Amino acid sequence: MRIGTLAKRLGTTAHSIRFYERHGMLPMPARTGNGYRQYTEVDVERLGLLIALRQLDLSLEQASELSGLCAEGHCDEVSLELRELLVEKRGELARRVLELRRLDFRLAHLAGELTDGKSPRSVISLRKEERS
Amino acid sequence: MRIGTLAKRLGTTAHSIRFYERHGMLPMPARTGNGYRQYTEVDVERLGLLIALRQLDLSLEQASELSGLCAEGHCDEVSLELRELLVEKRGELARRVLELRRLDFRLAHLAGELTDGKSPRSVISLRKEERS
DNA sequence: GCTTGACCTTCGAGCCGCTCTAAGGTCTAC
DNA sequence: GTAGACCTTAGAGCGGCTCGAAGGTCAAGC
Repeated sequence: MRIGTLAKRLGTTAHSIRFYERHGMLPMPARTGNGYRQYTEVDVERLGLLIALRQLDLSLEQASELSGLCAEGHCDEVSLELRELLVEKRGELARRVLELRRLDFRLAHLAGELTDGKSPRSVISLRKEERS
Repeated sequence: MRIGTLAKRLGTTAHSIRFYERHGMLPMPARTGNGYRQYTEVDVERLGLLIALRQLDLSLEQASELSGLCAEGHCDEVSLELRELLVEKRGELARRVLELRRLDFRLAHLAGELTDGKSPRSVISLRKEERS
């Protein structure tokens, strides 16, 4: 199948697929006589896994590495590594949620203070960096 | 004062200040004879507000617009507009938290399924886009 | 045989908000 | 006269696409 079909089947775009290929995250596919990229079901599987992993919020690098490994028959290792990544990721998500909630708290407070025509600068203070 | 001092006072970097200037988000400051940028307390106020607004997760464009307005004496309008922006922003934060929680739920579920050596692709499904 | 329209190609810029490097100039203190 | 801290500009790089320009290829319909 050609790139547009592959894109449609996996809910992505031809642009993105070429982007992945250019950055070495997908193998270079065969070409037909006129230079069009030609894909097989194997490619569908590999790109499908890559996209699914991306949707889990893994980085493109992680996703492409794991999907590559799996395509080369090391799916078992991938499962193991993915389990670890998921644990890490959940920790990260928890931290992000906490941050967003703190910001929300601050915004709510601020909206109250702003009501009576004070200058913004007097109301909004600069945070000194609060690192993890 | 010079750019390094300004940066330190506001907890940012000279690089970032030049970046803001290049992109028209800060006025071009006076220069000393040797070409060094020269800043005043007015600049401290303006950049301080810009940074504070950024820390509220406003876009750089919004932050620079509001800090510019305020520096030109329209702080009252800024307060009004900011209040509206904060409401919007809180809605956005709520949506983001919800998304993160949904993802977390998915990861937790997935980690369970992955335990017994199944192929990742059989466990992880592709989400069809779930738009706002 | 000509046109239309859908597909494909490559190359390269643009998005956001910085962050950093390279390659140099300038100033102060010793 | 030199070390070290500061400053200057121009430009690349990050992640992860997204889009546009400018053109080639193909099948269907007239």
